[in-house]
Amino acid sequence: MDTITIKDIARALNLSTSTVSRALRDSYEINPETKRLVTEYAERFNYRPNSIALSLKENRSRVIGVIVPQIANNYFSQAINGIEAIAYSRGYYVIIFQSHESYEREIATVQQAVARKVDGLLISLSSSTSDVTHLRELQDRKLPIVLFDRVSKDLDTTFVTADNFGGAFAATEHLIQTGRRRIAHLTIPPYISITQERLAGYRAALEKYGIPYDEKLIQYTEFGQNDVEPFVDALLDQSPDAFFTASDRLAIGCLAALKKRAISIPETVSLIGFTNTPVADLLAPPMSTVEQPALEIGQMAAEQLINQIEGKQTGTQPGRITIPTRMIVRASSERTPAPHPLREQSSL
Amino acid sequence: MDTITIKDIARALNLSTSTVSRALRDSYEINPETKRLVTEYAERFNYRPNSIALSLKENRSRVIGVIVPQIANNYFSQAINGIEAIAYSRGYYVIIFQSHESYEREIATVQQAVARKVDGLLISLSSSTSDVTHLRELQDRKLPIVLFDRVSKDLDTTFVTADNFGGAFAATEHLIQTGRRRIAHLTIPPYISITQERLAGYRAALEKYGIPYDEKLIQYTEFGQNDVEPFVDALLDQSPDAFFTASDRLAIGCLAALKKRAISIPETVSLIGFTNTPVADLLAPPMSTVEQPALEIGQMAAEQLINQIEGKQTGTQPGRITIPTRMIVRASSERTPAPHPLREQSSL
DNA sequence: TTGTAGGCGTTATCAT
DNA sequence: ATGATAACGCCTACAA
Repeated sequence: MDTITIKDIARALNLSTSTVSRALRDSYEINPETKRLVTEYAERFNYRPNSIALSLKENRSRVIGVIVPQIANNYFSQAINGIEAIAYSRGYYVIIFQSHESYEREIATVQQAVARKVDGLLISLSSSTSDVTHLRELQDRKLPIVLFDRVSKDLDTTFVTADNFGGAFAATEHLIQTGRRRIAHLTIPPYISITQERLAGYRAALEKYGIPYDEKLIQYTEFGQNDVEPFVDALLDQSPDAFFTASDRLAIGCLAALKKRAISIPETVSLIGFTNTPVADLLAPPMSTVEQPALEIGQMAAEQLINQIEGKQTGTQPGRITIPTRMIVRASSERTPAPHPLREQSSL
Repeated sequence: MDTITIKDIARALNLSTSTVSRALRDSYEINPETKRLVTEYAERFNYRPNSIALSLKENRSRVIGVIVPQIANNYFSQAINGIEAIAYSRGYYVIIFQSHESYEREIATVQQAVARKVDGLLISLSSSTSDVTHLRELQDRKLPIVLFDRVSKDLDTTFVTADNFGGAFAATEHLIQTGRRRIAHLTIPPYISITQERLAGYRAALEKYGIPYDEKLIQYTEFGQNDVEPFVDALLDQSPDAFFTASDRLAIGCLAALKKRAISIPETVSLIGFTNTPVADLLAPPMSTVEQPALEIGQMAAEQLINQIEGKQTGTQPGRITIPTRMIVRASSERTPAPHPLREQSSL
């Protein structure tokens, strides 16, 4: 692509490159007339500083790398949206990488990001990542890293996550309060952080109401695999009276499976998912949801990372930042009044 | 971030930088022993060439810029997915920019992309862009540009779009063949290319079956504005017997509005949208859809752009590439047999 | 087989 | 007030 450089301007105006540079950078002591000449010429020929040369000189790229399991996903695309908003407002660009839920690809991708000279890394771990030494090494080499959503406690950085525990607790409690007691939980792979947090929230709610935890009511599915029917079948064998699913995809898959089996959803099942889709209103019955604050998570993560890059210590880091979730109740078929929670009972 | 350079290796091994460079690049005539030494050292200290320095030298960044109206959008995130797949496989990275449906931001964003030294640009125009001189200028300066989805005939490049005409035609024809005659069309802003193509497909189908075109059955909505209810109301005044909507968002909004008004959708309205969501099965009644080949459009666009960047003339360019759409019929309530198409009648 | 020098675009430092 | 020079990391003629 045809571009004009400082050199071109210098040649055209019979000046040295340093003078031109000074004129453009609005530096001290420069002849106003010279400056006018230079800026006018630059304007006219649409001069733009070569950011690559600048990066080389300043040893930084003003680019932050974002690594997500996949882009074409409601949650992550919203998070990226939040990341971009903050990044752009602070003068950074965003390069996006996908790990495709693969540990190997995550490693390769992180390498590429580093080779690309990103100033920092924003990562949501792939579902098959348990070992994070590839990230710890980079940290040791002083690369700023912030994790979001799918985090690992083995890494000593800032984490930004949704309040998965609280969200799952609220969802489960809502189901209990509308009279369900055998709440099936259809969830994602057990070895990622959010799964465990959500399970803990689910169990805590059961415990609060004195409902025994039955692990046969839990089914773990893989990502990428769209066929949730067998898992739903396995859960149906346990005669549940509600479903609590851990994602949009699972919620939709679950509803589809129930519909296919002509199980009268409105009467027997309340379904709550972590979701962002506005279609929840249109399903029959409407699906209550726990909304993931994807945008805010992205914004917060970006802000933390850029602070770290620019050496602004926020005081409390490295630490964990939790963004609240919001529950939207859409199910209308209440059954019995809520049983009195056992724990509160005994503490009163 | 701590990094090792060729210089460091040269110093450590008492060699010149050029020798090290040659050794690493597997260049001709080099002492095998020296080479071994260098590669081993590089391996051990995890040497990675500085891509910024390379970009400066080679005067190209191996980055392609993608400008979309918004990322957090099913369609565009899938398209980006396709773009990335191709780009990465051919050694390019992707920087994503959002125009937020604003002409001004699109211009600013294009400038940033250029300043960032992208090797080429992949653009889906903002809905408020009618003038494309900002792009034509760049083209004149030899920047490879490929448009996808939202294109403009005022620009002399490769376009990649879905078969909007064909998709709209198929949708409308399907509605006609299931007995509808007053088909409302709820669509997006009139001044973007895809709107016109879809409208043309709609009209062509009406014409084929001798149904008069009634412009009161057409309503244009803005992007970003989630409230489609007034538009649905305006259409309902025309007592339509079907809806053909131009996007997911409109389809969902339309269904929601109908539901709110307790209009018995299953009996009176078939709704067909351009969509990608798998929830269509779960709506009542299930919504037939014309699927947008977002992934393929992204892939094709990226391929075209990279060919252009690398100077591989594909022979036929600049031209228009159309990716077929696929219709999925989910509506089950057939009414009357299809009326015999007038045009075919007269031509037989 | 290896080293030297120059250049990609920019800016900071040190002359003049 | 302006110019010359060096440096960021890498590669490649050209020289040795």
